[in-house]
Amino acid sequence: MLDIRLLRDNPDDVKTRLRHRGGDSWTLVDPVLECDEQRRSGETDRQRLQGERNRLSKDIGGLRSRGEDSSALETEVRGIGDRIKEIGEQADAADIRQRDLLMRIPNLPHEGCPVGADETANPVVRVWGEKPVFDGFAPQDHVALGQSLKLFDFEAGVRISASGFLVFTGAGARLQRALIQFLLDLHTTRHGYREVYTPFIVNRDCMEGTGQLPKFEDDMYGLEDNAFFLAPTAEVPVTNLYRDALLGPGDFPVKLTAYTPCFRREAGSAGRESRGMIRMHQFDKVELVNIVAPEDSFAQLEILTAEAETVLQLLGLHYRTIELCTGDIGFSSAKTYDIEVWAPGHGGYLEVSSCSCFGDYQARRMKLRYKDADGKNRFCHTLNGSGTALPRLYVALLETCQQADGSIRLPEVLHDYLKAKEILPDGTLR
RNA sequence: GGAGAGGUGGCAGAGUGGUCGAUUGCAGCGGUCUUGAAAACCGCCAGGCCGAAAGGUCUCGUGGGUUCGAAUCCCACCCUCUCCGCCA
Repeated sequence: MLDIRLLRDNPDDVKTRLRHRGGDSWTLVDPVLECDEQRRSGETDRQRLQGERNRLSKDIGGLRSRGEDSSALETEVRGIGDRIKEIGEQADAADIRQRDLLMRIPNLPHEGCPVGADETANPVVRVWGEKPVFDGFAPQDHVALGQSLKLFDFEAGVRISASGFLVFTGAGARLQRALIQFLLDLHTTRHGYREVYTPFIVNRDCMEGTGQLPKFEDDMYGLEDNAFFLAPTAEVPVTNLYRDALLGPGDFPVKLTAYTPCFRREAGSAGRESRGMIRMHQFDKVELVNIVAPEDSFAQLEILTAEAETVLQLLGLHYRTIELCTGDIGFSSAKTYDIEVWAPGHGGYLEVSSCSCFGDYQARRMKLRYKDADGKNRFCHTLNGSGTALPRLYVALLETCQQADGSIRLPEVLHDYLKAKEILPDGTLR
């Protein structure tokens, strides 16, 4: 949520920056300011009347204690009470409408964010490694590899659930588990994260706090008449651990990591890059969440991104890091880097991590504050990044590590986790 | 699911219709003392909104209600704890 004072003081600047995102969110600025105007004038009137009522009520108390008649005053105060109610209802209605509109306005892109209309304008900021060369054979894609090695089963996923769900089997399931373990170990032991394990079902307050609601309700799996939702990302439960919190300056940086499944309807994604496990309704992810002081947040984004990149480096997977332009950045984000891993069989880069700094946008929505050195309460800044998403990491790993005979030579960092160095052509581990 | 108890400031914990936005303790901040620290003592210390400020106003789990006036009384809901039931 944006600071209403920002809109009051620089409405044109806010509109310009919202326009850079594309869409029509900038058209909400004027209606918000209208509500703000109504709210404040109603509030002023209400407060004046409340003051009057408070004074007269005290007088009544005085009269009564002296045994004098107070009925005339009581009638007057009753009338004031009625007007307070009437004016108050109008002010409250404006307040609710203002908040509702404000919750639908996305964050302002950071000043340094490249201006552009869509993903074609995203600059590449880093490239690590090179596309692997396959000697004497054409690399298979993960669907073919998974089938021949019996690592996962899409039809079983459909039978149990529906399209968009899959079952990992045998060595495939063990590889999945090994990757999760590897990722959590990396972030906890090497990057200083505290691991948390959260519920996968979250309430509306959480979804509003991190910015999935009210705008993206159709993309979420709702339960109990949409009072609860399956978490679309660990960002929601993990960041909301600190909803309504008041931190001290010594609490920073808060660094949390969590493994969770993620549930997304992917409404409107039909036909988009979705072969195999590239876009699922349920997928696993290890998430990184940071809570920091405002002055540190954008520097922290660089660190967070580097931590996510470490995953791919240790696995020996070629990737590139891009910065999202204003037209491609997420709703709550001020600045985002995407990490895209190379998938040789697929023949393209796949987004495995999105690392974002939200400024105080989420903190304001969820009342996440800290007491600064002067004892003043200020909103924290929040960040998160995938560290990383599992399915596409899995795809890139299989496709990069495949051998001419159809086996998979596992990266060294996984050997201990799997008690094996390769997946043989028959799907067994050795 | 049933019965009971309870939800008050960063934390703990008073307060049952009228200077209570709230006693007190701890933590925190400032100061005295000290070479320094500790201890002791003194002072400050909830948040939101309106306002240039002075100040005003709202908030005691949430939402309604009663009343001239509600942290305090009534109703509903949410949550926590204890006991019972059920259960991985």
